[in-house]
Amino acid sequence: MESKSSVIKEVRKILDKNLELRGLRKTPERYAIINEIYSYNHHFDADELYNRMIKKNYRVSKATIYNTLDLLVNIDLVSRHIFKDNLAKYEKSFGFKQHDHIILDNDEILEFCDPRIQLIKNSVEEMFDVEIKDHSLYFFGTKKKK
Amino acid sequence: MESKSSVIKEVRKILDKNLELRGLRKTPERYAIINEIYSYNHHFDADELYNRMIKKNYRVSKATIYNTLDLLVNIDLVSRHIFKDNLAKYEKSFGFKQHDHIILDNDEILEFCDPRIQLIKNSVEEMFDVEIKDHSLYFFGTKKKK
DNA sequence: ATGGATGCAAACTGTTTGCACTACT
DNA sequence: AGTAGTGCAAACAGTTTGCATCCAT
Repeated sequence: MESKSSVIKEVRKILDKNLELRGLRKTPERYAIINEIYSYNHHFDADELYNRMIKKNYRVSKATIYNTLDLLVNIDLVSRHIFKDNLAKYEKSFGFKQHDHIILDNDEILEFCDPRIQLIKNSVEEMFDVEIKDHSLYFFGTKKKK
Repeated sequence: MESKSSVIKEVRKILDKNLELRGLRKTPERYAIINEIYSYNHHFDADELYNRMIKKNYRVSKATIYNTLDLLVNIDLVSRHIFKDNLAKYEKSFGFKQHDHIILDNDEILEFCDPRIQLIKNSVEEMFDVEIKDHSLYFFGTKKKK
C-alpha cells in the first residue's frame, strides 16, 4: 500500500510534467491547490475549496480556483461531477480506482464499481462506431429501512 | 404503432389524473406547455421552450415554465438531464423507451438502451441495501473517422 | 523584460423568489 | 369567495470575464 505522501509527490510530478509540456507556468497557487485537494477524501465544490484555503490564510482568488480546477480536470488529476442541479463537485482522481456514485435522498453519496459498465461501453462503441473516452453513471435511491 | 395525436391525448389524460390526485389546478398554461413539449422530438431547455411559446404568441412567464417543468418531471411525463455544466435539458418521456445518452464532442447526442444496466442496478441494490429509483448513464466520446 | 497568471470586482446566466393580480375550484 | 397559480421583475448562486498588477520564465 502506498503512503499518503508518496501519492501527493507523484501527483505533483504529474502536474509538473503537464505544465512543462503545455508551456504553462509553475505558479505556487497551482501546487497549493493540488496539495489541498489531495488532502481531502471524497467530494468538494469550488466554494468549499476556496473557503478552506482562505481559512488557512492562503491567499487565492475564486478565479484561480476555477482556472486551476479546469486545468486539473483536463489533465485528469481531478474529476468533476454534477450530482445536484447546477453545482459542480470535484474529487481527486489519481491513484484511486475509478468508480460510480449512488446518490441517496438524504444527500449521502455511496461509491461502487462494476465491471459490466465496460462491457456496455464496448457494445456502444461498436454499435455507433464511436470512441468512448469517459462515462458517468449515477443511481438515485433511498436506504432500505429494515 | 400509435399515432401522434393519441400519444398527446393519453398524456393529457395522465396530467389530468395527476392534477386531480394532487389537488392541483387545471390551468390552461399547464396543458399548453405539455402540448408544446410533446410536439418536440428530443431535447430542449427551459429558455427554448419559453421562446418558442412566446413566438407563437402564447403568453407564459419563465416562472410558470419552470414550475410546470418541475411538475411534469415529478409525474414522469418529462425527464430532465444535465448534459453540460449548469444547463438543464428536458425531453418528453411518456411512451418512449427509457434510454441513456452518448454525448459527442460536437454536441451531438446519441441514444441507446442496454439491459445490463438493470443487472448493475440489481447488484447495487443488494450490495448496499438500498432501493434504486432511477439512474443516469452518459458516455462521452467522439465519432470514429474511418 | 515580457506576457501568462493572478486578485478583485463586476458581469453573466440559468434558476428561484416575492408580490400583486388572476382565475380555477 | 378563497386561494393556488400566474406574470413580472428583482434576487440569487455559481461561474466567468475584464483589467490592472504581479511574478515565473
